Amino acid sequence: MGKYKRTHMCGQLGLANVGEAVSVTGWVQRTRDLGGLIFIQLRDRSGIVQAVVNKDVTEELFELAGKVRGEYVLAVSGEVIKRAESAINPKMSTGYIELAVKELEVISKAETPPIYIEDDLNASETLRLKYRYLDLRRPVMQKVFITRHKVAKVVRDFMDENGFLEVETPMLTKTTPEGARDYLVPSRVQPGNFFALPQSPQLFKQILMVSGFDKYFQIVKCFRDEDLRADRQPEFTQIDLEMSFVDKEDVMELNERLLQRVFKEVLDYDIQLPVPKMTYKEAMERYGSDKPDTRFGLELKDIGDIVKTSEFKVFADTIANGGLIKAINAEGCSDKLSRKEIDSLGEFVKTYRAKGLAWINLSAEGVKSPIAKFLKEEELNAIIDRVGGKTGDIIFIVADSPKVAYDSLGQLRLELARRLELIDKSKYNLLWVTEFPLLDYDEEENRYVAMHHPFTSPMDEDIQLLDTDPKSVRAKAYDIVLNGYELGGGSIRIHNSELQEKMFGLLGFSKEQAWGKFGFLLEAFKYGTPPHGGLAFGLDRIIMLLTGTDNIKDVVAFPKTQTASCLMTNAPSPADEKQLNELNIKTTV
RNA sequence: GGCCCAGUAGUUCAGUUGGUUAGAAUGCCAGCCUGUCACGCUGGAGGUCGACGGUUCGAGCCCGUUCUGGGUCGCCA
Repeated sequence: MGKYKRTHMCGQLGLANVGEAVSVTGWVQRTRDLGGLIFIQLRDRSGIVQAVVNKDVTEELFELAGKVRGEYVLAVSGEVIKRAESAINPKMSTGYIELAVKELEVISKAETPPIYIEDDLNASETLRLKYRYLDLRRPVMQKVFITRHKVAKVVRDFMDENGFLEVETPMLTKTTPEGARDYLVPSRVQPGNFFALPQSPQLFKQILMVSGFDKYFQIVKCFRDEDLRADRQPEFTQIDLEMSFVDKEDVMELNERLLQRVFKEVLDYDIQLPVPKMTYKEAMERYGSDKPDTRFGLELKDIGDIVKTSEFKVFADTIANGGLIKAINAEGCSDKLSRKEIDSLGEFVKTYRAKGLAWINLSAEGVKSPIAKFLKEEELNAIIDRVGGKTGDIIFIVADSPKVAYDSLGQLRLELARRLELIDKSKYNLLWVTEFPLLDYDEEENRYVAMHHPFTSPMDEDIQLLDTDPKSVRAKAYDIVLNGYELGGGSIRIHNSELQEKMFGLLGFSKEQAWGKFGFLLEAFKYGTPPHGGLAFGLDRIIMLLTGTDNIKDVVAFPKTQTASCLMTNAPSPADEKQLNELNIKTTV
């Protein structure tokens, strides 16, 4: 740095400093040259302060100040002076004072930046990502990463106070079957062999329980080579934890206290404990989602029993084929949604594979519905009665396979809430979703797959059903949901080898296959395994919720685009011939 | 892999039915200006209309392909 040692941060200066000689450093936000008087707004992480250069000080200083441009890095020394009454700017936190410059050093010049360093910029995301270092200078972005730092600190403090140890697990690990695609890393010293970057530290943390660490946590990067979304990055951060000698209530109790602490210290928001619990079954039936947003109503109602013998074939056939008929009553929407908008909602549910969206408009002029003519009057009345319909409401109905009916109406529920602005944005509704199914049937592979992962324990009262009715077995698994976002999930794991083998059997693995895939874990389990369970939070999603963005790129310092590339570094890029030869790799593109 | 949207000065955008020299705002450069804080005034520079191909007397505009970015479904145990 230059000859002037910094004494204060820009944003800290105020009336208390009036009369002091200070030195500040930072980037030039803006200059205003009035001819005989030059104002320079200087910005650092703490805020912006106005420096003023008067022609009367020295000619050299004034000439130098006139050459200063935006984003130059300066060191400025002078006296803090109180602004005249008429010159006060109440919009700036430092607007009651200014710095009368005595000395000025241009530490570094800057080219004209391609994006403005301002909070309300509307530059394209492409440019922001290419010039991420400039984008990150914006105060809103700096605030996000201050929040992110705070959350990580609160988590570490809390975990430490509760007896947890942070242990690092490897980034170069073994590729795991089932689950997402792995990012692979070639081994040079073992030609033809590959490491995988971890999708999660799952198996290592379970082994740490075998090792007697008792309570483990880690704030850790995880990698999944799947297609991106607005809320999904190929590398992301988990708050990962595991505990020994606990049942699911212990894990849930600890984690809701953790979240309570984070919300208190970061947002000064009070979360009431205990967090409400809802079974998976109830969540699906009432909200069509395993991560329901409970800040508003619009709940789903089942009308299958009313229309299962209906002459309307669409409904009767759906029930006969094991499907569901679900309805939402959009209260008071009759005069809020035009016919065109209703049709667009029909297109909307098709995104989720629904074949169609039936509706009954209970308008003031009478019942309008394309399906009314197929229904008997008592069927129509029973439907209206079931959903509590009254004049002015519109009832939306989907008849489809259970998955499609839940999915499409669950999403329609969210879409209606957005369009009708039913969501109270000041609320943070936490919810535990529990009793997830242990298994999910994969139609393509014609076998059961683990809904959570193969080491998730079934509920004690359902173990007997493993032989007779695997599909209805519930797991000791739990997700924590906030405003419709899955913040984290976990489970109690299997620590009994007979049960574990039965589980592998259900998943269609032979003993040999299971040992081939997970041998190191099964081997470890032979040497004394405590009952254990844990949970992992998506840190990025927590930060999104805390900072009020729905774009994960806003909470990651150097994020990837939809094609998983970094616009700043241009990664990924081709490797040169020498590197590939050393790794014994040939590419075919 | 499917569907949808966008790409024009440094930046954000406009650009009519396909028609002469592609505009605005802002930023940038220069000059003037001692209380600005979105400073003001005057002047100036700044364009491979994402790329390639086609239709046409003529394409920013129409057609095809492709690239890049965004959203989403599948996918993400």
